[in-house]
Amino acid sequence: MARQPARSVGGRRRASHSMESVLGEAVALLDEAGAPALTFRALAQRLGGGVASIYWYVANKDELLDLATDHVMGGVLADIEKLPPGEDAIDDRRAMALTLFDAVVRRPWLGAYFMRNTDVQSNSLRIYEMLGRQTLRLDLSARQRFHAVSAVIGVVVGSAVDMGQEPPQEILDGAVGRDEFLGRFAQAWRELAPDEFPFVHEIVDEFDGHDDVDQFRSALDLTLAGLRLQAGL
Amino acid sequence: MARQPARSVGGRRRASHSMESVLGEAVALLDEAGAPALTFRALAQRLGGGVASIYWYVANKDELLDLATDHVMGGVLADIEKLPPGEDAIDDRRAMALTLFDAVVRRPWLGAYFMRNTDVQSNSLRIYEMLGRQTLRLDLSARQRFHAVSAVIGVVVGSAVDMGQEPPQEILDGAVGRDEFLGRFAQAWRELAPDEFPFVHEIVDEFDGHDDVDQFRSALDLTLAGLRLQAGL
DNA sequence: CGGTACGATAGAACAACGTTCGATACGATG
DNA sequence: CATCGTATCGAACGTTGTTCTATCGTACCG
Repeated sequence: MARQPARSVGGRRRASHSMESVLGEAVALLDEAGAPALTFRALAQRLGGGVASIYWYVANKDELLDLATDHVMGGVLADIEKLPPGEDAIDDRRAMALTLFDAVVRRPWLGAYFMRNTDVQSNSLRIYEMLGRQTLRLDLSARQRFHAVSAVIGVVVGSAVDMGQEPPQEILDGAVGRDEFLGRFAQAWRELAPDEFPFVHEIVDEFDGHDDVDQFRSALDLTLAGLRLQAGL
Repeated sequence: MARQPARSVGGRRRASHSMESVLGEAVALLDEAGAPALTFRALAQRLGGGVASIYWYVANKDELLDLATDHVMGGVLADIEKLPPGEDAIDDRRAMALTLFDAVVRRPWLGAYFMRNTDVQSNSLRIYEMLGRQTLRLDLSARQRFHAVSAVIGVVVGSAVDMGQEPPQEILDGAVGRDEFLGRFAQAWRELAPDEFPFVHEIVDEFDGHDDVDQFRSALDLTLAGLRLQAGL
């Protein structure tokens, strides 16, 4: 696997890829300009080859996305495994979830594809296992354990999807910063009728300029507090 | 608005639409065959008109999705407003979230578009307001209130996305039931090495044939239990 | 050494999609 | 009756995922 034949010297070069390079360039494209930037033609150009060649490595675009996702999840899994085990199972889960979320925040496109197909995404399944293994240290039923992990994944994915939606593109160009983008929304909210939207007015200042990681950590801690209660700790 | 001009009798009929009918047929298309089934051409055919006519009502496909989402969210909002107010603010939030989730489970495509653009999705904003208003009855800081609502929305969206991913299509055709689909995954999990995946083996029986709503309710209750703790109840 | 099988690459074509353009019909207004 | 804004539509454009078919290069085998 991953054999690298010598390129022919004369005439038109024939590109020679490898699973590693295909996935690597795919991830690079996704990182640089988001999901819509990953097209077979753009990817082929980066690889210096033809469009159809990519189909030798992946069956279709869905599989490409799944494999690219799993590719970066390999790194995340390594980070999670590096985490020092502590005394408290729930604190360990918290650290894992934060590591996972950190990766998703850095790569907003991950949110949509993560955990979609554990058949192909074997690293995602391993992360699922790592998250769940901590619950074995708690006094819970199997069903409660199952739900506990689903809940944490739900919080990660939910927050990620909420935050990962592309600002119409202007923020990616750098033409307008994230703060300004948030401020615009906040301003629109401030102009709503106060008697019709008392809650929106209550929290608009918190929304304006808020930190995504703070928001996620709060949601996660609520879930973990509930779990701690359930485990009788 | 929504004027209905008479159709010409002779020659080729000219279709006459309305915002209501466009959104209605769009939702019907989404319900029947999922997000990929909603194309401008399919929609035009259902409306008995031309493709370009739709662009008189919506600027582009994103706006069509947003408006279609908000269209059904109108119904959800009505359901939520019909909910009888109880004594406990958190119980009321729970009922609202369940109503919301119920709608998303019935329409899996909702998960991906819900709450994407509160500019266009005014009903979604109103649901956000309704969910948040309950927190005003609790002893919390503005930031805590903000995070409390984000957390609940995160749980809803996270669970919805997790459950909303299309089974390769065979389940939509009805060729293979949901139980069998789950069972296939469960079987693959059972064949994993038990020492490498102890947690997966622990919960595979729970996963097999599990109920989505149960799973969501558990996640929601964990979050709400945490919130109750935070509010000092 | 020549032939053959197979791993790997690639150009061209296809169907489907979102979107735009220009023309055209229709009712109301003057 | 002319005019204007509303509403409609067929045809075309560019881009996308995907398939077809032909080819190259290397390893193997008689």
